[in-house]
Amino acid sequence: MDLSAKYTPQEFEKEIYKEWESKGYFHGDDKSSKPPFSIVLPPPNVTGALHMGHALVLTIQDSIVRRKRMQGYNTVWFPGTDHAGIATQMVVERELMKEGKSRHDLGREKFVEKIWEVKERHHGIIANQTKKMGASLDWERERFTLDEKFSKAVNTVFLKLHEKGLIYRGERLISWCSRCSTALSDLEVEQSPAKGKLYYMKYFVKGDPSQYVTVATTRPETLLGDTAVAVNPNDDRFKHLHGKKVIIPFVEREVPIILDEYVDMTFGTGCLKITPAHDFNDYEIGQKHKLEAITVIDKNGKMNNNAVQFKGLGVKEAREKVLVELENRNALEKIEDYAMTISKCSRCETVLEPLISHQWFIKMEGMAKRAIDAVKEEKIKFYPKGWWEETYYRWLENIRDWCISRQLWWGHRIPVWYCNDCKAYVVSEHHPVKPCNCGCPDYYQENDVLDTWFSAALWPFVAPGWPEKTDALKTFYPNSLMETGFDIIFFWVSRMIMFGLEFMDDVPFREVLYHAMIRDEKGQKMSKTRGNVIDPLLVTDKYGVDTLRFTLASMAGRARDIKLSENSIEGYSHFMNKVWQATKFVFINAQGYDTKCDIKKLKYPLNKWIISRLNSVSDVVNKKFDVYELNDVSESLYKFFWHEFCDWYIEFSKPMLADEASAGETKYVLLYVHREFLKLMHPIAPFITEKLFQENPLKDKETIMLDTYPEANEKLIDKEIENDLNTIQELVSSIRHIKTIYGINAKNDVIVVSAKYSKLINDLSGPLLKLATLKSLKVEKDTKGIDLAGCIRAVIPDVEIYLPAKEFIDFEKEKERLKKKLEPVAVNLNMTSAKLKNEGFLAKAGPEVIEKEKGKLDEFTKMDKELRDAIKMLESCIK
RNA sequence: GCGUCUUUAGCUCAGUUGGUAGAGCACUACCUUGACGUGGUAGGGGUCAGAGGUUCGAGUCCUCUAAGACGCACCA
Repeated sequence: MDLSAKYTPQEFEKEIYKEWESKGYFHGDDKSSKPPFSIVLPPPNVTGALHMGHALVLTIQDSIVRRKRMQGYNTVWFPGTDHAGIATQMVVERELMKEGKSRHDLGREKFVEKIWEVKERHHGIIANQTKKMGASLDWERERFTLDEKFSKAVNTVFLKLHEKGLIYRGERLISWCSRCSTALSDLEVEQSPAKGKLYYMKYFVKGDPSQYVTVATTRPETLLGDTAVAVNPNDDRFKHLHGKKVIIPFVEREVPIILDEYVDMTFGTGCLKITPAHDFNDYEIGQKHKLEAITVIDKNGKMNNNAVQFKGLGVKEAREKVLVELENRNALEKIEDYAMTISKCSRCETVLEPLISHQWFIKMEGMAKRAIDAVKEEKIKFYPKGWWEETYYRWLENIRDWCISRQLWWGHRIPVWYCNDCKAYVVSEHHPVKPCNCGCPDYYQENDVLDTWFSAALWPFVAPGWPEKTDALKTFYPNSLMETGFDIIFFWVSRMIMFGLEFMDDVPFREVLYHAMIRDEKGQKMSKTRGNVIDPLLVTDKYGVDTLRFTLASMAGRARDIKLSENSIEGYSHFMNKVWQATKFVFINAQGYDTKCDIKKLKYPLNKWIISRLNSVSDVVNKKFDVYELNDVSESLYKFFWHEFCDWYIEFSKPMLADEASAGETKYVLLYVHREFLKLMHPIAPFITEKLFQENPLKDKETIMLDTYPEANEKLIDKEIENDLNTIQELVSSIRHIKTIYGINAKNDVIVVSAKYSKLINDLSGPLLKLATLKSLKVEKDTKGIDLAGCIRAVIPDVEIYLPAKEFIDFEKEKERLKKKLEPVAVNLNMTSAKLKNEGFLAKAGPEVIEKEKGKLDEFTKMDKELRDAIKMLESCIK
């Protein structure tokens, strides 16, 4: 045995992981007959560094995976990284920008090459950080979304969806980020409140310059693209204008006044300018009324040819110029402040511009319906129970077609080829061999790449090998569990479900577990700009990986947020140290343990008690693990180890170790409980448990991670002895309490009166003397022969306690103390007896409840009487 | 605007099918106890956001109000 004085995790964590990995403990078997357990790691972005969110994911998933492995499942945890289209491209573009270059200076090929370099560089970092956290991932199966096989799968999916008619190319109004110069899906758009202005502009009626309509807009520059003015058909104010036309200034275009009930008569002026090319609602109205869509803003956010004299200006400058010109023409009525929301790119926060462009879409309705049914039919269960289902249904029920094309260079290039001549397209993985129908043999590939989430949605079946029919796929699909943040329920979870059902004809996973978001101690999102980031690597260097894991597990409750502070982490490091210190005690004292000891045939009640508690705790831990409530798992482990094993059992064991008769059995039990506890805690704190397990003479496997996870043995749970020991603990606490109040530090005498517990108390007199720091402990059947007036008293259920203390008893003080003790007892007594006299209660409460109340009544009555007697006696002494 | 959630000790949070409240941290007092001061022992601290209702009985179920968080939609 060679354990350092303190818990020093830095000394052994790295080595232990190396050992596990080199021995292949993380590897699952494709053809095992054991029940499978599989899960994919939500792939981190290749360029990302490990943050607390990752640490939480790794902790939760590794804990679940390790327990399953110990339970004998054929376990695989699939690792991988995601190419993360926009995010990664942005990182590299920023690097280039420092050199004053853009991606266009390099050209597509060179640029993509450069990203690969960056990817290789970062990949090692994130993989090492993941290993540092102890994650028992099956590294042999690691994948990257852009690797060859994955790309093959992506193309296959695209081809199949196209064959089924679910993929189409269309010219639509989409959200465009001019910074990233790409289209975005609805999900990548973030709304944020902004202060804007509402401009009231006059459009003059054609043929009658004395008449005009006033339209209100937040974006005057778009008037250049107006192709109608709409009013509500029921609006009397404008009835005289029905069928007339108005003239758009500058472009001098005549546009009709159209009627549409969409227009809110009560808002603004009741007149709505329609710009189909630059507003989603206007686009729809335009479609309905077959209006022309005139684009006036280009992909760089500049005014285009259709913007006459404003051509080439940025949107902002154009707006100012337009306003000046309007004023000159007396066409600007007024300007008001206005609170509005604007759409921003979720990646770079650039204000988005709705633009009409050619994009690729997937029809979602059919797939969404299947995805809804799968959850409704409980083919997938969501944890924790609650509001996730509703959110999921709502989104899928209102789903829109998914824009999957991105005008980026980093990603899966869409497997579509256009004829050089006639521009007809062919869907094909490689350059088509057959010439086009027009006779031209030459094609060029689509420039656009696919949305990152398109490939991400394939993880559950591509990770085990699809589209090949591998053994792994057979064994590990559907995955057992998907564990992820609720923020990507739409981006990822629902899409995996839709694609899984579409391509595997089965759900991708049986269960979904959502975890919370990590925030700082004030509840704010951690971000570099706020400077409130707690770096998991610094934390683990300082406190150890197990400490961080245990902290995160304790906080992984049902709440949506986890407020993390270094303070709380430090608290849990004390627990790890406690485990370390207690282990030292066990090992130092366990020399010469009884090697033939049988846990089922123990002699000593205290040993039976701790074994019973161990099994009770195993039961709770397993039940909580089954429903993924890791906070309860870690809380149970913490309480058991510290406040039962250390505070009571180890203290009890000291006199038992000193007694030759009980020493052998006690030493064995110490080692046994220690070993079983380590196994129970191993999934959450893998390193410290392995380190200490290796030193335990009772270790029965070469590694704790392949030992069996403890299950509760009902036969070893003894509720009676657990209750008895509760009383013993109360007895000790009561004596200590009195001694504290009276400042009695020395050993003293105590007499207890108890019919029920006299034998047990006699049996345990050794440990009791030690724990309560007593000189002697007498057990009597009644109070005859006790000088009651000279004693300080305490009462607990079924036990009366007397401390002879004639020389320093303070009757006044003692009376006050007992009165204070009496208060809650009397309140409880009144309440319970009132309850039991209440006819309504007797008639309607269940029989067990009534029995329980009767038991309480007895207990409170006795205690009440004892205390009142004692007080009376003190009063007589005072006189 | 629609929907979901939260509100319990100074702080962070538990509280199972309704039986008048728990933990950790923090706080106070005492303890150099041969595993551990990253410790031990004993304490103090809550009209469970507010109002009303159902019930014999409500932190727990229902309604409303207030504050906060999130999602969706609208935004001329």
